[in-house]
Amino acid sequence: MTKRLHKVESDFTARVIAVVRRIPPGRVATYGDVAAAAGRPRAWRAVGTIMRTCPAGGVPCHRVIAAAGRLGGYGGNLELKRALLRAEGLLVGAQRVRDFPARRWAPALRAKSRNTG
DNA sequence: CTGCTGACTGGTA
DNA sequence: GTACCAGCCAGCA
Repeated sequence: MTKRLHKVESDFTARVIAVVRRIPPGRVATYGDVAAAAGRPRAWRAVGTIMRTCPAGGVPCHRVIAAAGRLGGYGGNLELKRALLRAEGLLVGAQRVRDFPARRWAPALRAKSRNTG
């Protein structure tokens, strides 16, 4: 357990991917939430970098959006991101997701909370 | 190893 | 709601 210090970066990346994979369809999470769930609430900046490279396949990186329900980016295929989110039942506006607070998936809140439904 | 960039966030004006 | 500044972390040249 002492060498963890050397694997944090690698672990963090894997952790982020694991969290993103846990995001259920029809739900979305912000970079901050994913980073916090990964163990680095201040690493949302890195989360974006990880999403961009997407080292692992089968990762719904399109479910990861910016704060305030903004889409953020999708490597130049932002249009695709909107389509994917809308395909999952999300209401995506011109600049941000509709009813974002309700669609927001909170991995850290799942301790004792209950979602809206 | 050093420096810049980026799929970002929060606070203040 | 919009605009500007400062902070944080990982990837690439």
